[in-house]
Amino acid sequence: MPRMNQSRGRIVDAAAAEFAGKGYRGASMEAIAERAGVAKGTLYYNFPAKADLLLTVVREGLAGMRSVCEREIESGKQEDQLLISLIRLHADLFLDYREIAEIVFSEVSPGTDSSFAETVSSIRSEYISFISTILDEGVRTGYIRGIDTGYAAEGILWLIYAACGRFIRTGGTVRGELYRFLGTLIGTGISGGGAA
Amino acid sequence: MPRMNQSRGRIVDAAAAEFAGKGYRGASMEAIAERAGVAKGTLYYNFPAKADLLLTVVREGLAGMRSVCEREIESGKQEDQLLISLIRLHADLFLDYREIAEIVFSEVSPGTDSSFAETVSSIRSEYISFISTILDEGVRTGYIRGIDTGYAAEGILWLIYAACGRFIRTGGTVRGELYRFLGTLIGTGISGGGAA
DNA sequence: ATTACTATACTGACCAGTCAGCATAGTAAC
DNA sequence: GTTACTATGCTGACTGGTCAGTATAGTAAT
Repeated sequence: MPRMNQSRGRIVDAAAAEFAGKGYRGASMEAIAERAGVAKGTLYYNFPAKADLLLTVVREGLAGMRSVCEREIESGKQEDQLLISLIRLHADLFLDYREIAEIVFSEVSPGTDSSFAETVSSIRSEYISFISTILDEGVRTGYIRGIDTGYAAEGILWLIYAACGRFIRTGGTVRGELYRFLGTLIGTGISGGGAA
Repeated sequence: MPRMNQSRGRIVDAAAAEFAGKGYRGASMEAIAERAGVAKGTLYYNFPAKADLLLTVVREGLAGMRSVCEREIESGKQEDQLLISLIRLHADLFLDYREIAEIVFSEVSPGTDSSFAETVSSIRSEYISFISTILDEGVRTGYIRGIDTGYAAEGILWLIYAACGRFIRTGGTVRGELYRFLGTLIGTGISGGGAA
């Protein structure tokens, strides 16, 4: 096979950066091509349309986060550390995959009425369900209690997203402080010593 | 005496709806005009540009929320109810002013690079500061402790925004359940019985 | 000779913002 | 009470620019 499809990866990365920075509508295919160091036609050679490019960015981005998450969880944290390690992990993920987080959580809100916005929402929902399943495990072992895990998963992810945004904006450097904040705000509320 | 400008109010309402539904870029001036039952030119008679229209929507929307909030806080809740009443109040505000919440929290993310996005962000920051000042009061009286109130204010607002979104999406009707969820998740984490 | 591209030029739709002018109402001179 | 004028609120066709997507002819690696 000739020149192994080298552009695709660079296009997806460039698209992620542009979408995160300017939003879906604000990002132009021309700018994405330029950032990827590729001709505009190449975008259409690899992806049928702009919307598909966004979908790919979201899909692959969240899939990456999920696989990191699954590996981490499987590698056997103690039950009573489940929530706190989930929080830490996602703080790291949202800092490291900032662009994806920005697109998934802020750019396409559930209300936005475009055909693909629904698709993005459903991909996000799938990820939230994945997290809530992990929380369910905590409920099963009795560590977490008194809370709807679907709501909790969604709320916690948004909270971490917001805190990471502020962390970056204010030029924060010590992640430990971010972890501690999130742990204090969430941790004791739904687990261990929480009072009704 | 001039005939009182009847269009302005309708335009602002229509703009809020369109911006919330389709995002700033997705909303067209034509659609806003149509929704307001007004000619496109009338928009430009009342507002110099699209960006000013958004700014007005955000400014007036948050000012409305803030005045409700100030009145409520002043009307003298007990200190140990400060946090929980703040949470309930904002759940109500975000449900009742859903469109404003959507625009302020989701549409214009801090990353978006337009001159006015900065302005929107600063208006939002002002509101967050306002809330963190209220939290400071709780810290002063010792009810709240162990947390950065700036981070907490921002995080809590995002969390409530997200929970309200899910509440609406899933067709929730009993607000009490929403309050309880938020109270459980946040309340005991940063106040009263919270352990380190 | 097929596959993965580049470069460039083009189209068609959409949209922010403009502008000349219409309509109504108030004012005031005669 | 009619005429002339002014101010305000509003209209909608039009313009200029942007941008997704298309077309096509060519290049180069395999």
